[in-house]
Amino acid sequence: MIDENLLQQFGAGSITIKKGDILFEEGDTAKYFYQIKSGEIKMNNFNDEGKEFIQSIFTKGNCFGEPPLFINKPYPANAVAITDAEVYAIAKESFFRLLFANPEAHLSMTVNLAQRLYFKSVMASEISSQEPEHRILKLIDYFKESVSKLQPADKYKVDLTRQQIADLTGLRVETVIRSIKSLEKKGLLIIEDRKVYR
Amino acid sequence: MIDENLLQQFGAGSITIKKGDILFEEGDTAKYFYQIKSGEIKMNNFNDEGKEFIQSIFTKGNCFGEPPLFINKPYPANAVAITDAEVYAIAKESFFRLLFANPEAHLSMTVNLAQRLYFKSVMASEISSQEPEHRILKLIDYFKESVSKLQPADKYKVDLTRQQIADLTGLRVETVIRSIKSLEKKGLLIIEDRKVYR
DNA sequence: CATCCCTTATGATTTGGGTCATAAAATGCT
DNA sequence: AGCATTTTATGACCCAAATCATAAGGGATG
Repeated sequence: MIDENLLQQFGAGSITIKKGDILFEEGDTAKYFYQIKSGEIKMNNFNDEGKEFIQSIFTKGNCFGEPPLFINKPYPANAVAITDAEVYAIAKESFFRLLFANPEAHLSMTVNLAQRLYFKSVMASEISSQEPEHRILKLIDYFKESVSKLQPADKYKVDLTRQQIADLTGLRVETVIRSIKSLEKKGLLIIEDRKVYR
Repeated sequence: MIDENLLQQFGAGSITIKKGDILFEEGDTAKYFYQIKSGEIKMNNFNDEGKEFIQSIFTKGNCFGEPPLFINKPYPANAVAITDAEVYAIAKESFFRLLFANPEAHLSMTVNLAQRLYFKSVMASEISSQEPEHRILKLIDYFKESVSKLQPADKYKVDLTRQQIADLTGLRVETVIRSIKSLEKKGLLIIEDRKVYR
């Protein structure tokens, strides 16, 4: 989201993490601004029974974990590498200096937060009050449109496992598998060689 | 969130709405920045079966409905007055001029978005994967801490109806009533004269 | 103050998604 | 190639929350 040169100019370092590594944990104090250079990071929580909930999945170019920087609260979730990844990290103070010196960068941060709040709003109403099939479709459509920047007419290959869809929607794997089957029967998506297309 | 004088200086008008009035609807194009002068506004959705989901409740001093201004998307929810209310409204363009001319105002907007994103994150994981009692307690604690700015030791009177709690957590009134009863038995909150305290 | 509607309340019944068990196919690792 | 792990898959059963019904208390309004 923020120009790489600008990040480096303000002293950003680069961190290399392996698949499965934890960048920060729920409850930690936020000290750095992070932006992905390569790879994928997810933010998640585990409830009392150990069930995972994925807040979001971030890919190349995305920044994540900023809200706590602005409001002085601990992280509400963990950040875990889904694949090997490289991440820019810049100290909180430098980050704020960067924002004040670059109004456009600040605006793009604001736009980014607005974007994510928008997504959370849409998913919140889905998760709370819709049937599984509806939730799953909405999630897939969000990924198709906002993550992959595709048009409704394009054919989109869902790059999420059934388990990940379950963890993103708060459902169980079995329910996701059955719902996806049912959605295929209704012609709302296609399963080819176990892969889901929409 | 934004100084009233500043808003007026950039040409903000004032809108008077009555309890139950709709300020904007899901799908509408965002043209104004809104901030509450007095009264309460809720943002909500209705699912296919007509069940309400309350995204948030906003009170004096809060602004709301900005994300769509930044990302050029239609409103993801409706804005409805819970009580009679007065609201500042400032045209999108004037609002952006205000932000660029006042970096501190821009920062406070960013902080506000961060705050709301934080809340949505916490509630998302709650709603998706916890039992009713847990969800309700988390919501009450959020209102106590973030809306009323009280300390854990203070006695907080929950100013939400059982129905509102249901619509904020995605549960049914009956379930909320029964859960609150059960929470009282466990000593986690107090019911006095039908009012809930925590 | 009579009426209406909202809120709180409680019991009975239903049901959809969770849970458990089991397994085959695919993928990753050494 | 061989083994472990993950992913997809399906059937049987269960249970908590939704649904349905019904009602009493409280607040607002003309």
